[in-house]
Amino acid sequence: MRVTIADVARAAGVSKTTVSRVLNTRGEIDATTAARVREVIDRLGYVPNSKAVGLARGSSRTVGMLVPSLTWPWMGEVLQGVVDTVEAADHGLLLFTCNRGAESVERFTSQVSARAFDGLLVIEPENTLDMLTALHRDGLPVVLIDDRGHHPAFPSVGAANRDGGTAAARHLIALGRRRPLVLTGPQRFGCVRDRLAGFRAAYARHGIAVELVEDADFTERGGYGTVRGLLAAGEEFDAVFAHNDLMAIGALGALRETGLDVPGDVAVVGFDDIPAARHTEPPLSTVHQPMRAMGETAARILLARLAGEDAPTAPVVLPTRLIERRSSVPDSS
Amino acid sequence: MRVTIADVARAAGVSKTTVSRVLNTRGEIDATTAARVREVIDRLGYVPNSKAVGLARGSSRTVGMLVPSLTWPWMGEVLQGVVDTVEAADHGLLLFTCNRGAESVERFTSQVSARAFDGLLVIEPENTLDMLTALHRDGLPVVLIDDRGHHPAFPSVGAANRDGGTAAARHLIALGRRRPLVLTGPQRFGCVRDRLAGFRAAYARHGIAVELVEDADFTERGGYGTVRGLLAAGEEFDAVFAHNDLMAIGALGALRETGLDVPGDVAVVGFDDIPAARHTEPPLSTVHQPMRAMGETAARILLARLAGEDAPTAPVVLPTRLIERRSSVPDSS
DNA sequence: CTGAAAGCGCTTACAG
DNA sequence: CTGAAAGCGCTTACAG
Repeated sequence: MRVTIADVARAAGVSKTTVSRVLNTRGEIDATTAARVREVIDRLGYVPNSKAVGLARGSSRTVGMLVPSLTWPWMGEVLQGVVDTVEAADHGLLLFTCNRGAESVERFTSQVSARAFDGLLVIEPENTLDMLTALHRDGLPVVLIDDRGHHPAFPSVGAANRDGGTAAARHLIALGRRRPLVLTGPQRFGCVRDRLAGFRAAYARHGIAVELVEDADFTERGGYGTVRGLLAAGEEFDAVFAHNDLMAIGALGALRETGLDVPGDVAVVGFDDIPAARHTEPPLSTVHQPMRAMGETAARILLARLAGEDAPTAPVVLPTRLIERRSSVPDSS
Repeated sequence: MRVTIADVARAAGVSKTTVSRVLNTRGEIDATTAARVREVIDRLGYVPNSKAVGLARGSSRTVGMLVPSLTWPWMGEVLQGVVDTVEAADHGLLLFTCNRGAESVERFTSQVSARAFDGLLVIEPENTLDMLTALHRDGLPVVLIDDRGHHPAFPSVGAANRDGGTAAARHLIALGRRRPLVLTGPQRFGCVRDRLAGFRAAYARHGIAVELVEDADFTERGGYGTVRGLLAAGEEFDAVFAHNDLMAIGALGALRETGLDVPGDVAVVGFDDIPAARHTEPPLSTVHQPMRAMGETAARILLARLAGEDAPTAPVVLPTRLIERRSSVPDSS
């Protein structure tokens, strides 16, 4: 049988109340009594039952995390940042995905009602913003990671998308590229609009209007197909700025097949800095998103909120930075 | 205020016992009573408090998952398989990593003592086998994923490593490669020994003794350095079989820098089939490990065990399969 | 400084 | 078929 607080109390010759007090360092306790109780706790290897504590206290020292998918290239980084932070604060992490329609959304919300966790970290699965807003309104602390531009009613942390677009543009301008192709993600995402705006503005400052902007879908196939199509149509450009690395990789493939040299004929810059970006040929220049730091920051905000502190009212924006590789700079690493 | 079972009982004009019975479809209940109670449950949006249920029942409908790292290339696949299966069975998943020394191991084991979850899925962090064995001995159901050859005292699911090695060898033999270099992982891993044994045996069947076997460390840098060193020393080989894709990618880099053609001069085959394998130049042939299926299978075994069924006594081994790409077959996809 | 008792929100013999 | 009561293992006023 598991050892309970009653066992400890009996063995130490005190009441459960007193054991609870030394456990939670609450109220004044005689130093010798406390020492004796602690000794018994160690000897018996007593650990309070988390469900009982949670039930009595009305909280669980557990945070939930909801993600659309676990197999996205940068998801592991975010998760690692979250788990490290949450574990360091001695909380548990309950992981949810709801990528199988209404049924799984329902399952998730019922976990919320079941009070399985005290707060939620979320990378927004599509079409769940209303649900999340409702949960937040009903009192669940929520922090959004990687806001894709919906400006929710709750705290969020994101990356400097506009700056990233600007950095990519400046880099290409410095390389003398005056006719860039932009491969965007879905325009309904705020991050996409921001990346494009930053890129455009930087070029505009040099008197260049960015004309070649193609909507794509964040997939490798999409990037490949779009670039293939443009080349076949005789379109000319000396650079590609893709709104994520997957599309950039697709572009790389299309350019290679067409016999164009990268970066000689066309320089390519992606966005994200996923692991595969280092392994393409040539390795891909890209705008690095600090995914792990975003996970850590979001977790810290949520934990602070659970501890009673105020959450930031404005979105927290973490800096992006350009990583130069051979797809734009021939003699880089 | 949250709605509790008492609220439902009151509104339905029955006892909490009866509400509990319809909730758990336990015992005989009058059909009209049951219908009335259900109607009230829906109307009030009642969901049982998971901590209270867990405390009363002594179980939590939650499984734990312990991993060494969340950023390994194939970790997302395993996790996705696990989460899908666990969620479908209406259980929660509590995620732990213990990659920060003794302190984090301790934190983890205390979660076990706190009865935070009913069973554990684990990809073994180094030097935790003793701890895991102890937990299992003390009654915690444990299923190991990707056993690296320790043959633990508890159920495990792995991949057909020996077959994978054999498949790689047969492929290279069919391509006429008679002097392969094997880049192994750490020999203390059973999977490494199995992959090597399968590879050797297949070559032996063709009268060829595999002589060039280099111990490496599963890192890209390790693969790169080893191949560089061998080439500089004038070593000759017409194929590389790397025990993971990261080392294969390193080998690809070393071969390219030396001016050797892949696969013309040297064919390269990796192991794992990580996402980046499709994006190297040339794309990497590799032995695919069914990571998602391994996660699903392990989760299914654990859930069955929690439901009272027997767990398999022998390790469950899932098939691997060779994926041919251009690093070994010039005109493949 | 310490303890008896009530309460957190459920489930489960036990009795009818 | 149904309910009163005890129990799961804690915490927390309240009283001393």
